Amino acid sequence: MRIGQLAQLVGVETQTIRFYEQQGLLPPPDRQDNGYRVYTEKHGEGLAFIRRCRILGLSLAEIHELQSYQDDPHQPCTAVNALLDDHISHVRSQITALQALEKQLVSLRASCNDEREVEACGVLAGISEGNMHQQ
Amino acid sequence: MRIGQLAQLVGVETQTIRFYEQQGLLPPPDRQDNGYRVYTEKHGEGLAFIRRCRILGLSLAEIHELQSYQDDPHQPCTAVNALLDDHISHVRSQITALQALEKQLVSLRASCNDEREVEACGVLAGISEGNMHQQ
DNA sequence: TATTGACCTTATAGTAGCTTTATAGTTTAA
DNA sequence: TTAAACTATAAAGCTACTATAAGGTCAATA
Repeated sequence: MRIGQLAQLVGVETQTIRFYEQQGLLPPPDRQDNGYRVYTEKHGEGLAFIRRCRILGLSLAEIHELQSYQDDPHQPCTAVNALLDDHISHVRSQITALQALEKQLVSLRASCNDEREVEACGVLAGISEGNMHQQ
Repeated sequence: MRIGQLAQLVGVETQTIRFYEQQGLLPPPDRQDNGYRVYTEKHGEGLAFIRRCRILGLSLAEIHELQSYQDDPHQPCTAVNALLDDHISHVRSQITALQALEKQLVSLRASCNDEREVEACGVLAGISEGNMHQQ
């Protein structure tokens, strides 16, 4: 299987696959005589794992960490769970921050209708005067 | 006022001020004979505006756009409000996505306790098997 | 006077996670 | 045979800074 087929199979760009290889997330595959990369099913699974982690918002460093656990399957999985717990609390604090931000933006938006000149725009005035009740 | 004083006044790093100048967000200030930048109160206001926009999550490009409206104060402020509306809906969709993600992560986490080996870890198995009910 | 320290200058690189571009060699179908 | 589609590498671009390097300026101190 060549890189384009693998890319299509998993739904990523070929460059992304090379990028993961370069970052040490995918093992370097064998090469044909012409230098083309040849992938096995294992690579497909590895790549799919990476993509699912990315969809879950894990960083490449965190994925790397998970892979190192996979390479040593007889240790307790406490660390895996801890990584996920950390990530969950990270996501939660992002949500909280964004909700506070949304409130701020909505109240700023409420300070203007569309029927003014820029000079008198409530939104611009609000930002300029710093009427920004912090979180 | 020199760059260090301005930086302290507004609460940013000196490099950030030079960066904004380079990006065209702050007008280039006059220079002393020795080449040091000299800032006025106007610059302080401009920088504070930028920072407040950043705190609201606006991109430098969006800030640039707002500045162009400020430079032409007699047009209607519809575009300003539209920019903010776009930003609000962007923030909202981020929140929605993160909430869906949180759900997914929590259910994944629930599939394992800490008392297993990595080999049997429910979290890793969940990711590997792709039991990821998409949004 | 010499030097120390705090400040300023520019230019360059690093961060995350790719994407884009440039340049070039290879394979395959018409 | 020639063009399309694929592959390769290397390097730059994206965002919004932050950090580092190497050096010039200035005031106070020993």
